[in-house]
Amino acid sequence: MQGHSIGLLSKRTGVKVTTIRYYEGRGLLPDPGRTGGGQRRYGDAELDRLSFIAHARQLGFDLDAIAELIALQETPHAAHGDAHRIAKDRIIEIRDRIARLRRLEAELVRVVKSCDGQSDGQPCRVLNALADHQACESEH
Amino acid sequence: MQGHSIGLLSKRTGVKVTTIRYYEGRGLLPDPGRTGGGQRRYGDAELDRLSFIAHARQLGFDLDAIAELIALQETPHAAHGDAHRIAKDRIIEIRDRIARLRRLEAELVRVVKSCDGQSDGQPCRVLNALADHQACESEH
DNA sequence: CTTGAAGCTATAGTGGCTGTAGGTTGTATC
DNA sequence: GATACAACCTACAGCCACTATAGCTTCAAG
Repeated sequence: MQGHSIGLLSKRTGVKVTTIRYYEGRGLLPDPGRTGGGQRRYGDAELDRLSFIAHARQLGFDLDAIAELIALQETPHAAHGDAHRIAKDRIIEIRDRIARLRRLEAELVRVVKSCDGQSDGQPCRVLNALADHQACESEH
Repeated sequence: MQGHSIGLLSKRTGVKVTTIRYYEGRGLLPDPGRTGGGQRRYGDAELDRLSFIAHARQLGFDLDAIAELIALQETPHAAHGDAHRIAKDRIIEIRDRIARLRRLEAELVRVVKSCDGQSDGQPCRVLNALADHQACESEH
């Protein structure tokens, strides 16, 4: 039978076979056609959509956001504002995460330094520093 | 009966009651004493340990790493190297995450800009850009 | 002694998959 | 046409770190 098997889709997109079936269950991919024996066969449209999903996932969109983006693709009129909002929300989220991670990094570097050069007999200050939030210089 | 109730521990540490019980199930907290009626009663040692766990979680350590750090606290000899390794691993992980997030941010900013100022009649380039990984400037 | 907040256990759900078990189908080769 | 075997199928359990719910019991203050 013509059409791409699920394994071929997987190879083309880098998305695992089980994950493709999971996306179908989540409604991100339509029910594909089946062979007489019940195996899935896909066309190029499904391949494109799966590529879209895979790429959006790599950019960190969650499946709900991706579902929304797909819906926008289906109704191209006036999709600009919504698509931008979703993408901009994601940018804000990413910037937030970066800021928080930077604070954590600074704190941990400080913690590790606090103990460097200590002799083996004493209790480790890394452990003390972790026990004592008061000692932190920035909140996290 | 003397000792702190689970609710008091929760208030002191900011860790939810259900989460405290979950930590107990995971072996991060010992089985506490119980009242005649079966309610948990904690001493100061447990409060300290829970504070340690809470702080380490805020710093992004996973529960396995925390279990390891707790074990190091119990055997203070030669704990330096191990504690430092765990903390340094975490720093590396954080730096990695920051680097990846920065690439994502740059990519998304580019995607959003690619469509700014487009008229409403055309299909949105944000959606196109998401569909087409080839168009990306950095890998992610 | 009554009231009601706080405690208890057990179980299911979250997100985004991954892994397993146990069976069936498609295709290439003989 | 037979056979072998990779690839496919469904259904369900597990991952992490919790969170939520239901339905019950206990503690402590008034």
